[in-house]
Amino acid sequence: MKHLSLKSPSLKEKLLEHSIRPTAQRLAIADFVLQKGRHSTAEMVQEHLKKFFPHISLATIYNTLNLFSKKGLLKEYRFPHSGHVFFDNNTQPHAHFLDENSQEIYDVPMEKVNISLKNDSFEIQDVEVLFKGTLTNKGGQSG
Amino acid sequence: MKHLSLKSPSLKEKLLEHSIRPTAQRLAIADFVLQKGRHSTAEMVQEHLKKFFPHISLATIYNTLNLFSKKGLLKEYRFPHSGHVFFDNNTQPHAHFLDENSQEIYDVPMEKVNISLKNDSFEIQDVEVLFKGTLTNKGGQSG
DNA sequence: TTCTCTTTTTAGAACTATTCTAAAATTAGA
DNA sequence: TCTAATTTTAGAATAGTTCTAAAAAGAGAA
Ligand SMILES: [Mn+2]
Ligand SMILES: [Mn+2]
Ligand SMILES: [Zn+2]
Ligand SMILES: [Zn+2]
Repeated sequence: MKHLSLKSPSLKEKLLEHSIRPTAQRLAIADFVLQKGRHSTAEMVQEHLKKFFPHISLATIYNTLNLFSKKGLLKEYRFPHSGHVFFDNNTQPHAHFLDENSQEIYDVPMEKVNISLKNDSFEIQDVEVLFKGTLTNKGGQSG
Repeated sequence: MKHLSLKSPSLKEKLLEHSIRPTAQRLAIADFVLQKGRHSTAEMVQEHLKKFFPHISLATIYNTLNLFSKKGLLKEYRFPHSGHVFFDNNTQPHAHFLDENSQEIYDVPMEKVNISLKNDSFEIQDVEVLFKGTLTNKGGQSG
């Protein structure tokens, strides 16, 4: 059984693999957005980080989230219920479900979604699918 | 063959049917967003209206677009490529196609889209589908 | 018509989310 | 160490939208 402190080095290595200097701020943001959060906004990052970096600048948070997106560690989404940009650590193609009660976003793997388009005038490169509704009693998240 | 000036009365009647007082500003906005434009932003409305109402307030434009949405004449959308809210005069369920060259939004009727979800934990009330890509040479719009 | 009350419009302030700026701090590495 | 490049920061700036409160317009009663 491996020691838990291995987690931290591997995060640093992940940043280095993507040519991102692993500064203290970036590691703290990465720990949250890549490992804890799934669909994080800058505000959520700031809220979570305030116990570790009470003076971190919002500019740093945005710089870092945008850098991670450019490097392929995150993917940006805008959802219809909020003006915030969401940064998704799932960079694979997948759909989303928005629970209209909690406003929570859940991942829906593409294997569970069947979508096709009868079409002759568009060349499709990407599809974004958002299901909206409510969680049933089971209420599980998948992804 | 009916006289063309019938178009204007019918717009006024449409507003009245939805309990919206047909003021001059609202009629001008309605003429654009309900008849000319398909996916209009406040900015597009302002740009189009400036020859008729060079001093119309942005507050009036937003008030009116939001009122029309509340009354069911328009439906609000946010798309991933822009921070603007788009007001769609097609209030029926349908999908969208975003041309990544022109940033233009096209309607895709649901009859052309086949979508289903293998799922046991969500109760789906609505689905938003956005196809992204480029127009082929034919490049027709449908809706 | 005029009076009165309500609704609508307006200019500009305020607000929210994000980006920019330029100076200070940190870092890498010669 | 020294130096140059990178990163972080606070605060200003920007973009899109909503709010405020006063002026204008409209509807209906008298
Ligand atoms: Mn917020
Ligand atoms: Mn704009
Ligand atoms: Zn996701
Ligand atoms: Zn549409």
